[in-house]
Formats: sequence, structure tokens, C-alpha cells
Amino acid sequence: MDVFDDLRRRLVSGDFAYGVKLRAEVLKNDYGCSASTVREALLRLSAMGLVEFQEQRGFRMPDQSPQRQHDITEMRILLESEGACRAIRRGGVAWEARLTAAHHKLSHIESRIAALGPGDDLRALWAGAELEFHQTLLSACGSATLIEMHLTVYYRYRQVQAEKDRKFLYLAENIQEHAAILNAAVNGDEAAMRRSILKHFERHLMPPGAAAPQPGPSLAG
Amino acid sequence: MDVFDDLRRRLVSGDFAYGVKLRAEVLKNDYGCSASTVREALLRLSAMGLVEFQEQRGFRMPDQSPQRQHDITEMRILLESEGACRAIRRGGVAWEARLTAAHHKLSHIESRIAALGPGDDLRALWAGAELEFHQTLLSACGSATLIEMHLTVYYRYRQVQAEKDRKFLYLAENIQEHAAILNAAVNGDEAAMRRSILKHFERHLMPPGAAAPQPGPSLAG
DNA sequence: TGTCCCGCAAATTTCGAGATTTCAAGTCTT
DNA sequence: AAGACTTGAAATCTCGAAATTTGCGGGACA
Repeated sequence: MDVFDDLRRRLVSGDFAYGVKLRAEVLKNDYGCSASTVREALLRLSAMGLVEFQEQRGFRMPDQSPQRQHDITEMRILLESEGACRAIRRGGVAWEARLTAAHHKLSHIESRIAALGPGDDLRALWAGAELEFHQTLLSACGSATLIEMHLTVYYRYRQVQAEKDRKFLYLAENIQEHAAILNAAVNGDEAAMRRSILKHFERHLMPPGAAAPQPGPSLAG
Repeated sequence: MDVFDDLRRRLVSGDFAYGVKLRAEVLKNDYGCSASTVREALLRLSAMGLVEFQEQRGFRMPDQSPQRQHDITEMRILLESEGACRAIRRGGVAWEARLTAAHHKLSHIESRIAALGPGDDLRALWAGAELEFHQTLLSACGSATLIEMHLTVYYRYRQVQAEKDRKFLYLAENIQEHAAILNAAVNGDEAAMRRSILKHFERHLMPPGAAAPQPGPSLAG
């Protein structure tokens, strides 16, 4: 497999601990290539936000902060709601069919995980099917830019959620939520779609009262 | 100046014609460095969507299609409206002050352009002030991710609008529209903010009835 | 005349060595 | 003892040459 694709896979699947250094000189051993080639992949990944890059200080896996997790989740809600609603407006029956198919595959894998427990092979299948479901959801939105930005955020989301993904926390909830999204799509119900997407993600938002870092000193100080 | 920053500047200011090849071997002459260093910058810029990259086929300036222009404009409306409204909710008087200052600088430059006509030095000043105004607008939104994605879209927008920017078409309109955005901000009026932002960009959207590429054969065929 | 195949030139990518910068430990000064 | 300076090893970045791939043009063949 390509260095870039495989590094991205590892970055979003919890192969690297948060904050660790990513040295091209070391990683080249995992691929049969030079450090320059790895460096090139890391540079591209850093432009996508999956790797932190500081000039003259190399590459790092990003830290996992609650704020970052919240931010990325919010962004996914925004882009995915918008994209899904546009897709409802433009999609038509062909889109509904594709989404139903994608959901069927995903749901099948999720059931097997629920029955057999997690395993590396099922995890890989799930990762592919989950991405395909959410990509299909937006596929008819009519905006290549929106689809592209959503994909960027999708990977960042997987990256900060990697620990939870690994254990399949919330598997039962996810099964229901994916079904709710599919239903909203085939019913052409935009409001239900926004509700379903919010429901799917809101447990990863920070509680509303949580510390807001933006304004200077706390008003209650 | 850094190769990466300068290439980005040139990419969004119309230095390159749409669709032309960008060869590291050639561009290295503009900077006192090797082709590898230029290649590295181009790779990062391609991850940001300002350069098209195809494996084994090198780099190109993206083509300018009406669809792409429409897409990017739509995305800017979405992100900028969302960010500005969040900033209204969280901003406070310090944010309003910074926005007023940024607007003052921008407005001053725009007036000078209206009086003296465009010129390379004013154009450079304008580019900096316009970016700063729109960045300040979102600066209090509380989401680093939203700010980052907006910046990505901002540069893409400038890239597809470069021809118009160069001639300062719509200068008079822009002056009014920037003022309207500032007003909505200091009044804390989210609905007015959304209206103002839409107004600022809608002339670059495709007309509502225009060809929608997504569905298969035209219904009217 | 048109098509296919081969080979050459140009473009792109990969590579490892050399130059530069960072980081940490140790030494000196106050 | 705290802080500033020195020093060397390790990490990072730059570079141009070598290897690979692409694309084009000429010639063979139907």
C-alpha cells in the first residue's frame, strides 16, 4: 500500500499515541523507502490536520484535548447536516437506493461485531463501511467542496475518537442512530435528518456549561 | 519570504493562468532553492486545494469552472455565516472593537482605491486588510477548526475570484457590504449578519435555475 | 492511409549524503 | 545556587544526482 494512505490509516486508527513524535527516519523502516518519501507523506497529512508540523521541529501526532474533540464534532455536525439536507433536496431515488445499500453493509458488520465482539478484521471492515455510509449520505449534495471538507473533518474525527472506536463503545446506540439517519433520508425529512445527525454526535460534545476558552478572564473570577 | 507563503500569494493573486502546469524545476529559479524544496511547498498547497496534483503527472493550477466558483462561494457563505453568528454570541465588546478597527483599516484602503484606482501596492495592502477583516469576524467564534477551514476556503475563493479582484470589480458594492457586516456585528443581530454575508457573496453564485450537474440526463431532454 | 509498436527525450519521483538547526548536558560566572 | 555560555550529538532540512515513469514522434506493417 501507498505510504500516504497507510500512514493516514494508522493515524486515525489509534496506532500512534497522542502527542508522540513521528520521525521519518524511524517510520521508513515500516515501508521499504527513504525518509524523504515518508517526510513527503507527513507534510501532506499535516496540511490535512492529521499531523502537527513545526518547522525545524518535525512531526507529531496531535494532542487529544476535550476542546479539540468538541470543535471537530461540532464541525462534523455542521457539514454533515448541511450536506445531508442538500442531498435530500437533490438526491432522488437513486441516491436513496445507494444509501440503503451502504447502510445494509454497515449494519450487517455492526451486527456481527455486536454478536462476536471486536476483532482487527471486523474493525477494518467497519471502518470502510462507516466511511462509505457517511460519504454516500453526502454524495448527492451537489458540492464537491463540501464533500471534500467533510472528508477532512471525518478523518480528524476518527483520529480523536480512535480510543472509543477501538472498543466499539456506543455500538448499540450507533446501530440505532445510523438507522434513524437512513430513515430520515428515505422519508425526505430534513428536520428529522438534522435531529438524527445531532443525536449521533452530541455525546461527544462538551456539556453546554463547560469552560469556554475564548473570552479572557472568567467573568465569575 | 518563504517559498510556501509566496507561492500561495501568487496562486491566489492571479500570477498563474488557470490550468497551467507548475513545474518545480522552473519555479525554483524564482527562489534561490532546489526543485525539491519547491515540490514540498506545492505538495502542501495541493493538500489545501490551491494546486492540483496528480501522481506522476505533476502540479497544475486548478481550472476555473463556474461550478467550482459556485461551490466555493456557497461554502464560504456557510462557514462565514456560522462563524460570525457564533462570534456574535460569544464575542463581547473586545471583539466588536477589534472588528471595528479591522474594518476601519479596510475601508480606508478601499476608499483610496476608489479615488486613485487600482495599483500593485494598494492591491497588496487590500489583500491583507480584507483577510484580516474576515478573520477578525470569525475570531471569537470559539472553534479553531471552523477558523482553519474558513481560511482554507478563503484562499480558494480568492483564487477563483482573482481576475475580478485584480480589477476591483464591485468595489463600491464591497464597501457597502463590509459596512453592513460590521453593523450587524455591533448590533448583535444574527439574522442581519446572515443577510449581509449572503448579500456580500450571492453575486458569485450561479443563478438558481442553472444546470445542476448531479442528476443524470436532463429532465427537459 | 491508418494503426500499432518501439525507443528516445523530458518530466517526475526517489534517494542518501551533506549542511543546518535544535536540544540537552556540562561548565563557567556571578 | 541560579543563570548564561559552550559544546557535541541527534534531528531536521536541503540538495542534486540517479532511477523511474510518461508522452511524443518515427517507422514498420496491414
